[in-house]
Amino acid sequence: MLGKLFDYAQIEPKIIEKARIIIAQTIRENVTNKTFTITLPPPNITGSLHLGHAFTSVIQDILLRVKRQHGYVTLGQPGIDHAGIAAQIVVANQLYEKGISLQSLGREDFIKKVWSWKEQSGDMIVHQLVKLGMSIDLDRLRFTMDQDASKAVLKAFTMLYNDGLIYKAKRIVNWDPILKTAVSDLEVSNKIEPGKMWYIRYQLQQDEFIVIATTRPETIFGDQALAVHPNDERYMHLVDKEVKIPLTNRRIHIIADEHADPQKGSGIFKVTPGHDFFDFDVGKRHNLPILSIMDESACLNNEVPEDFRHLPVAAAREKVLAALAHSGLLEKTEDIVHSVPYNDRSGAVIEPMVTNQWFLETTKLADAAIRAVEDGKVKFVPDQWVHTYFEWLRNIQPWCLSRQIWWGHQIPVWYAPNGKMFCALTEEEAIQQAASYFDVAREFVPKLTQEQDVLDTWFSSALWPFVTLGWPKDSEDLKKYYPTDVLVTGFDIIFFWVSRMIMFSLYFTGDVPFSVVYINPLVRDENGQKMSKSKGNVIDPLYLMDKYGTDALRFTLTLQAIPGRDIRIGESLVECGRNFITKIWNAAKFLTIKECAYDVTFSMYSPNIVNALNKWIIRQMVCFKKQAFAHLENYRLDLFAQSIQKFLRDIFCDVYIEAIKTCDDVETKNTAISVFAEFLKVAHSITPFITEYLWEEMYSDKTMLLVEPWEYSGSIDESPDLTNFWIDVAAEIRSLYGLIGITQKSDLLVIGDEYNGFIQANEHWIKQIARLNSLQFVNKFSRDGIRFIVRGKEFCLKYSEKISVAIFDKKISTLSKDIQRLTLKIDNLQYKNAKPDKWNVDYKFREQKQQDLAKMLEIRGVMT
RNA sequence: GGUCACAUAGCUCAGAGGUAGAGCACUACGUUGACAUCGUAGGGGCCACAGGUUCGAUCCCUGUUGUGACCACCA
Repeated sequence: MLGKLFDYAQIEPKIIEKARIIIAQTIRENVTNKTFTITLPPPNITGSLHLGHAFTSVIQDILLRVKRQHGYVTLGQPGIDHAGIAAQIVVANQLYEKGISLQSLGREDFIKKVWSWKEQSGDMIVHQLVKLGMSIDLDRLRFTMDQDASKAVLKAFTMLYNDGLIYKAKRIVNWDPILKTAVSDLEVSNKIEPGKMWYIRYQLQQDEFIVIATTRPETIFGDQALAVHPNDERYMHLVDKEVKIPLTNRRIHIIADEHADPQKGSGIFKVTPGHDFFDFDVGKRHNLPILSIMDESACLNNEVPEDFRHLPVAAAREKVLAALAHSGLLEKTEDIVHSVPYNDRSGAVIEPMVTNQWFLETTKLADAAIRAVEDGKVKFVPDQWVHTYFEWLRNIQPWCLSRQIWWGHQIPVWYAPNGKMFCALTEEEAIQQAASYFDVAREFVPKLTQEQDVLDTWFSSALWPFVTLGWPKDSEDLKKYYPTDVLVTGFDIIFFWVSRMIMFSLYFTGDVPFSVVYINPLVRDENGQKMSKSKGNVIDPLYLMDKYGTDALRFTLTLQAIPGRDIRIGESLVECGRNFITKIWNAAKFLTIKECAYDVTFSMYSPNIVNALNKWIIRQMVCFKKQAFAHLENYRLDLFAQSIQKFLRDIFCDVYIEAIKTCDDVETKNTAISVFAEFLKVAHSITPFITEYLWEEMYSDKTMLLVEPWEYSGSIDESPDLTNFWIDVAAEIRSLYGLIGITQKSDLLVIGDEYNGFIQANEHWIKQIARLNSLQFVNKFSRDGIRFIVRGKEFCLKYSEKISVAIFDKKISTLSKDIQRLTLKIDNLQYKNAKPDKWNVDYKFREQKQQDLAKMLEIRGVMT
């Protein structure tokens, strides 16, 4: 006997335990060669999972479960990410709160701290994944810095290096002065802020000045030229002349460069190659020296006049402006709105700085990645995202791989004292290389020092789909599961991750990493705000699971998996999901109360089913399964969930259960419980706990839904039948009850026809859903009662009181409108010629409506 | 500046070249052999605007307006 409500808190852990072994088995045992693989995006070890993670996870789990149910060897490859900078910040902040500085701790001890944090955060993440009902084998959990992954990363680096795609260069990069590391373009986000444009006078001759507009007056000390457009007639005479940099005695030349835009500012710009990306390029074109005027914390260095040394950018700016104003060199100040580059993770304002960094040459890799998608080897769902993907890859820049932090994969390059670099998998290998390079015995090789920089965390992520399967070894897993099938992720990491995985997979394995990229929508809060800790609108999935049950959360999320749009999730939505879980529970309770016992020998597809209602629900069920499967194939998980909800509520509960309350025959009981079994199989992938529990309670404690297939590939007879007709008649009767306000059961009068037999055989359930006392055959309706029409057939409800004509007026007016609309279509000759089939349907439809209308008018006439 | 979305019921959003849909909210009724975490019935829409294609457009195309996201630029 089932309790009042589904006790998820009690049952979920039991189901998890029961499923664990089977899940692992379906992966480990070679039952079939059909495989389905998803590499789960490894969450960062920066804390616990948020609702967005839960959302992605659930979508993946549904795809996995459905495939597993249908006999695939199903691998959801779990992992967690060391999250380079992000994790370093988290742990550094923890230490800072305890009053410990990184410097005092030292690199080695700091890394130990991060490892112990990794254990803590990793455990939390794993716990959450388990609680979410992820059908994955956690024994396969990988970490981007575990031994094998680390080896693979080094291998990948050396391969790219030996191929000449990785190089070290002094370039201008985005520098984070708080973390004191380079970051990639992608990690910089621009914020629109109010700011100022200052117009500064550069002295040309005694009384002649050139006015330059800038938002960065403190960088004038790094200026190496002023530039005008070569065709700008106003300034052609200035080219090659010299000006003096304000506040200094340094003189720079005026050059001509295409980059100058005569429309902008004064048409002349200052060239500061050390502190501006464009100026860096201009400087290169004109062989200008690069002058760095800042240190790694973005304080001015000894290259600037003494008064301004060691000041951070903001303070330096104030002081420079004051000095300029004082010497009359500040022409004017304008308020403007401009964008300022920030690093979201540290909150630092990014400084373009020239530093020594490792770069990956990406052009060729990108070309291959573009082609793979163009050729359809990788599909995006929804496919609009290919634009985003192409756009980025077609304008790709070299990837700055190096980070000046401690936590991460240390770059496998060793330096000899003379600066010669040896890229190798191990130090020993580097020494060997050095020995042969210097042509000395191993013991005479000068001391080598390893590169201190670590790799961008996305470097290891980009290798993830094949590293988790054993690469660089030619492993069995790689043969079996690679390329993987689907990647599920958010659009925000198409650049960071998706495109780089495709580039690296093509380079290292010669194949695409996956064939489908399912881009799931971004989860926002109820008001459409992005969830963030600072806004305080983050919903913890654990909280929701504890309060409403995991199935409720899973169902709610799936229902929202609408492609191509952000979704809003609030607690009230989860409440609705929970209500649906309760609905499943109550339907099951009804069947057990009715003592429907599962009979494995009963076949729903047997021609021996006699009861029309049973035939009807079986047909509905088959239809539902077909539809559900089609939605899955189109990656429309929202519609998949919707079809599950609709079938159970609108068809199984509202019609079938209501109708069979008066039927106690064996066939009906068998049908009811068998149809419900099919429902549970379909619903299982979204709501694994309640379905698995009900399966165990009502059907079998030996088998699990986890591996019960349900796809129906036979054909269905969709022709309308009398069951449907009578369900509609019942609905019409209920509607009349509602409109008139009848609360008692009444009697229905029917004029006998060739279908009397059907009515007699099905009277019990018709009476039930139409809330009738009796069904009586008559030859003619009397003047009393409520007469009504359903699809041409007239009925009469016994009713002695007078009813309002308004009820009929409304029906008459909608009928008339329908007829009008249909007539317009039918009279259209081109329509008749173009679509004769449809035209015929419309014609018959109108005929029906016209008959209904005529009868309705007649009834209305009788009534008044 | 470029790219991609989006504009449908009070709200959040589905939808298909030919009957406008759901959930929530709202109104009325209701403990009929599961279910008040419920049921039954009901009200509510020039499907942003303007053109075009079509026999027919809310749906396809173009433009306009508005909203959002991303990329780039920012002397």
